[in-house]
Amino acid sequence: MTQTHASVAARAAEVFHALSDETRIELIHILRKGEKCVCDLTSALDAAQSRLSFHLKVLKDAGLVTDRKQGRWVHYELNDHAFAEAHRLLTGLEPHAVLHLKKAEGCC
Amino acid sequence: MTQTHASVAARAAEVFHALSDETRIELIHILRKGEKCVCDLTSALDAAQSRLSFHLKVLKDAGLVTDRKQGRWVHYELNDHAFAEAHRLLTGLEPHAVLHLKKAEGCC
DNA sequence: TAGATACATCAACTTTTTTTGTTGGGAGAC
DNA sequence: GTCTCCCAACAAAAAAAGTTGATGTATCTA
Repeated sequence: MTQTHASVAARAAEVFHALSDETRIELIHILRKGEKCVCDLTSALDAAQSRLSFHLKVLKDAGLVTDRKQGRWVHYELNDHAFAEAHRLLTGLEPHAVLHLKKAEGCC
Repeated sequence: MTQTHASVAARAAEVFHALSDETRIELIHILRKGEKCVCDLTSALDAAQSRLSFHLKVLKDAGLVTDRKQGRWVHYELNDHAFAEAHRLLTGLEPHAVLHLKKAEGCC
């Protein structure tokens, strides 16, 4: 499976765009503690349900969260893999000099 | 120097927003190889000068690049520190479970 | 069954971001 | 001095993102 440079750039733009809004950052911050249903999130952020539904969809489309339906509730949870991917995408943008430094240090 | 949760969230949103556009990702990709003047970038991306000037300003305002004027030319360069900061901001959003895992592995 | 709850989706609207073409300043060349 | 060249900054237009209130669909409860 080869990844074109363009597709990597598009994926990076998608992931970082999902992380580029304060409301979504807040959502992620709450979800760090573990799975939450939408009702928990709306009460925690004191935000309209349709607004959070929109932001949760952005996060989900980018792969940063997963959802699980249980009865009337939908639970959202952070996706570890996507955060690992985000780190890799970020590393792929770093100056070569930094990467050489990291290799020399035996890091990452 | 204390950083409020809100200010960290705002900074994260700013940095990731700067990384959320494909044109800016392309710019960063070119700059990985080292300092470039705007004219190099416009010819490399075949883009209007005013367009790149806009995107370079976004990157500069977010601290991801620095500029250096020399004669008629302005040279842009990636800022290592900002990329290190971006990694830290990203780590600050990760699920706690992942962090515990990393600590157990002695990583980062 | 009817009613209430949890959530997604939609359309209309507002706000922000991006693009495009133009203008102007500073620096070197002539 | 004038003439280019390199670039930032501006305004207007276009495009995208975000907000709001309303509606629809499951699911649970009484």
